[in-house]
Formats: sequence, C-alpha cells, structure tokens
Amino acid sequence: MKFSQNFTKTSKTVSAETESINAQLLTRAGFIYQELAGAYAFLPLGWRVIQNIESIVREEMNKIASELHLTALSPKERWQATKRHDSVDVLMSTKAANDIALQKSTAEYILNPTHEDVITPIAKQYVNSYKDLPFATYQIQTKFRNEARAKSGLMRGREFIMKDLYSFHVSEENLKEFYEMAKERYVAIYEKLGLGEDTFVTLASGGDFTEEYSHEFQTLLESGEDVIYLDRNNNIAYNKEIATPEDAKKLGVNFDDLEKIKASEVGNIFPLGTKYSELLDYYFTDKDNKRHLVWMGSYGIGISRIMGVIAEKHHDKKGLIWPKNVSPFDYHIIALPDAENIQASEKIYQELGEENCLFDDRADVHPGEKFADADLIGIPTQIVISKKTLEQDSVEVVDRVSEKKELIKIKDLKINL
RNA sequence: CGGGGUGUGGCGCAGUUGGCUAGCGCGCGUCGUUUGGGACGAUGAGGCCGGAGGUUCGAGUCCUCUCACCCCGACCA
Repeated sequence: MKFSQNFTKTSKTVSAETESINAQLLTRAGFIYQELAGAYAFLPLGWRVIQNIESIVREEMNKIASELHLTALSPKERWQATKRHDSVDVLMSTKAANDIALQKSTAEYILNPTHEDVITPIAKQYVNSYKDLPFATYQIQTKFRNEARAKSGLMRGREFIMKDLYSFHVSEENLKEFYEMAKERYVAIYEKLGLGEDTFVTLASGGDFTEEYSHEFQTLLESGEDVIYLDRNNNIAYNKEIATPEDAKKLGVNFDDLEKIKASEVGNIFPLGTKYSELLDYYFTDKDNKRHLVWMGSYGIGISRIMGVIAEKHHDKKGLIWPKNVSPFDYHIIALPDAENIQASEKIYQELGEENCLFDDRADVHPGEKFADADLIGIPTQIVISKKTLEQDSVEVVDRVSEKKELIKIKDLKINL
C-alpha cells in the first residue's frame, strides 16, 4: 500500500486523558479511532493487524473445528431460555425504532455478548445422535458487553472482536479430551503471535458458566488487569481470585514461593458440562436408544484485546514495534524526497510485492518526518531509499528494534530479506 | 454502580477576582525557499466555548440540571 493512498495520518499528540499505552500509540499511529467509550474503529493499518491475528487463530482452529458465522442479533427469548436475560448485567439490547414509533412491535433484540445460547439451539436442530458427535464449530465476531467501566483502550471494550469456539460431546471424557486438544491449539496460537514465552495456562474459576474450574491464558503484562500466582519452572499458574494455599498444595507447590505477577487474559476455555444442554433440553440418543444430555465446552480468544496486549508489550519511546507475524506489512519503504528517488523506489515496491509493503511515496515530506512516522507505525523492517543509496545501486535496510543498518544491493534485495 | 477529573476550530491546549473583537501550537489552503531524523518565511480559511435552563447591564468564566469521555474502586458469564 502506498502511503499516499492511506487516508489516515499520524499524530504527535494525543489527549492527556488517554493514559493507556495501547490507546495512545495505536491512536497516534492511525490504527484505531475511538467512536465511544469502549468501542473503536479499526482503520486500514489496524485492520490489517486484526486480520493477521485472525488468520493465525483460524489456522489453528481449523485443525479442530469448522468456522461459521452466527448472528450478532438474537431474539431476547434466546436469553430468557437460559435464564440469562435478567442475570447477565452486561447484556445490551435494542429495539427497532421504527417499529416502536409505528407501534407495530415491541420486540427486543439482544446484541450477543457471547453465543452459547445461540449456537446450542442450532446444534439441537441438526445433531441428535451419538453418530454425529462430537463436533466443534467456531466463529470470529463482534461481541457486545455493556461493561460498567470500559477502559484501557482495546483491553476492555463494550464492543470487541472475539473468536468463540463451541464443542459438543457424548461424555465428560470425550469433552475432556477435546478440551485438552483445544488447550494445545491455544498454546500454538500464542506462540505464533509472539506471546508464547509470556503466556501461561492459568487455573481460574468457572464463573457463571460452570461450578468447576476453567483455564485462562494469561500474558504477563505490567498494565494487565489480573494478578496471577505463578511457578514458572513447573508451568503452574492460578488466577489470584481463586488462588489458595490448599490449591497450591494439591499441585505440589509451596504457595508462598509462587511469583505474584500482573497479567492480561488473552483467552479462556470452559468445560461447560451439561449446564446449557439441561437449560435448553439438548439430548442425544445413544446406540441403545437411550437419551443423554450433551456435554459442551466453550473456548474464547479476545482478538482485539490481543492487539492491545501486543501494543502494550512491544513498543519503545518512538512508537510501536510489531512482531513479524502480526505486523500490518513486512516492509516499510521510506523513499526520501526527490521525485527521482520516489520513482526509483516504485520499482522496488513492485518487486517486493505491493501487498507486503507500506511505501512512503510522499514527495513533499521531509526525511525526519518520514523516519518518525515509520518508527511510530512500527513495521519491523524499514527500507530507506535515497540518492545516496541509489548511487550505489543499493537500499538501506534498517531493523526497527536494533536500529542496525545494512546497505544491500538492489539486485540482492529479495535474497537478503 | 460509588468516588475523582475533563469537555473551548480537524487534533493538542491556554483563557486572571465575570468585561470589550475568544487566543496559542499542530494540522489544513496558497506562494516561495528547503530535503538523511518531526524545516523556514509570507499569507489565508476555520470556533458562537458539550447541551438545556438560570443569575447578571454583561457569562467560556458563576449557579442548577443533563450528556459525553478519562482515571480509581466494585463488577467482569
């Protein structure tokens, strides 16, 4: 993409009210635009990051489930059926203004905060036999939760993008098996996202979903919203909300030796058991023609929150620093002004592939501003092209992190990158 | 939901005990100069100060209500 084709701009300043690093940097760099408290538009550069995160998630999820796309709206009856209509306080609902005005209907629609209540009736329509179980399906979609207090930029929104996976089984054992498989896929995802080293499977309460446990994936982060109790060597972690000396003992670790450290939840998995199938009368028939409740699991990953977490973790004074796998582009071509340089750079841009490059083709912008913009946007590899480099048939390849510069012959560029 | 804070051109801000024509920086337009780390000069456009009501000869400034956003806490399926 050419810089001149991107309609957003970078900014040197951001409101003094904006405290969170991810909101500051992503806003200044033109990745996101705040529409209201806890709801952000993803601008072209930001949307590419989201899509990169999504494709990493898809790659792993497709190994264990099929992708679908559920509705964002649902009838309120869906939520009444599971008794969550009145118990879930973050529920957002809407009515059709015109229906109200014309007194045609008073129907209330829910803006889905999650989809257990929605997917289960669908599963029930198609899968009623042990022969069709187990199965799993997932989607990536915008969720709506009326958080009492939206905060910290992308970290806690009222509208956010989430990957949610649901699995259905004939037995607890079968559920557990899949649950472990999902856990492995999650580990692989955070690895690919460049968060692997700092992300720990963390035991947490089952919350509203289940009386049992659940597992969270917590990424160590100074600005995180959670505190976890961690034993790095044995790879054991608890969420503070449930950590007790007794639990620690059960796992053979000394409670007092656990590291207490701040983290941000980037995913969670719940063994739902038969809670929802009971509420929604979801049974399957076994081979002896006996009816049993379906066992279910639910597995989430906060896509947009991950973008926030990455921004919080990977930046310096100058701006963002994207891990290669999620960076909006592979290369940031900085063509220093002078029409000739820019024209010459055009060929390199084509050669490296328009899809892979952000090409700063602005002819009327000073070098310093281009460098500052590139550092702020944070594409890991910068390619500087100037009269100086062209005289040597070369470009200067700069690493965003180390600032190491290397002169590379244009003809060797593809080999060296 | 409790507590604290902030709303003034596109963005970031200043605006004195109420006073005259509401300022500054960035950005934007035009002209010229400039081009390896956020250039310079000239010139110009753009705001009835979140909204409603009130006090006053006079309100960005004081009062009441309200909306929005930010921060701390509670909550977070």
